[in-house]
Amino acid sequence: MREKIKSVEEKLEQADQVAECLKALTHPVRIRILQELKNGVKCVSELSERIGVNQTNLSQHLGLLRNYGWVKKKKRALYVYYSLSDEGIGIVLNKIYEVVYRIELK
Amino acid sequence: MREKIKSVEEKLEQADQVAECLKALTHPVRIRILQELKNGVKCVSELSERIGVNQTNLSQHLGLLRNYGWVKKKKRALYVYYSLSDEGIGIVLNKIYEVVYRIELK
DNA sequence: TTACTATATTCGAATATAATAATATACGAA
DNA sequence: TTCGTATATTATTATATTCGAATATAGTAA
Repeated sequence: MREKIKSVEEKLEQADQVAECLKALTHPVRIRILQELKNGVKCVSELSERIGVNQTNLSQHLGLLRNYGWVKKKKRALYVYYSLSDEGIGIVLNKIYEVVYRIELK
Repeated sequence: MREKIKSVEEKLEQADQVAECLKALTHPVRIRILQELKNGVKCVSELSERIGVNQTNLSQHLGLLRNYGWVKKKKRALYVYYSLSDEGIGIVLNKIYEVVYRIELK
């Protein structure tokens, strides 16, 4: 099957979607959230303690990650449990660290 | 060899470095630049035409990518040629697209 | 030297993002 | 019902990012 040939504008538009989605990653707290969730489901208060940020701020970051599709939540009684929305996310994160550390050393 | 156990603060700090570095990716023009460079070295005017942004703006984005270590440049006569600074960048980008498209569909 | 071309830098206005405080909601227990 | 706890939302203010216009620099050619 042949790939559709994209115009300059279409390519930029598509890049915009990717860039938007990546914005979710560019904050230390959100990186930490994903790292923690890589190791399994966690509720908000658990994350708050492990990451060291207050609940209000954490909730905002969680909301953003959810809007962009990186995490999903499940409410059970008083607690809200968050987890990665896709298996592949952990793998991408690892790849990203690998490259980022390498280019930071250069 | 045992990994050093990091404190909450140290983890956040390290996450901050990653987040900073990833900021370079969160702009459609910069995504496009990296896509183009994945296919080989290009000079500024070539990139400008392919991506569809003016020279001033492109130069700014290239400078940012270079500061963060994603690309390197080599001047030859009037032209400045840019290329990816690390082999792994193309691979990470592909992985990122894979996941981003999948989570956008959810 | 002057003229021309390719690229980079600087500055300001517009816009986006972040942190905190205050408030709201949702649920369980009593 | 009321109280207490977990989480979310909103408003405000501070800070960062973006773009384009103007200007600067660096190289080539005449």
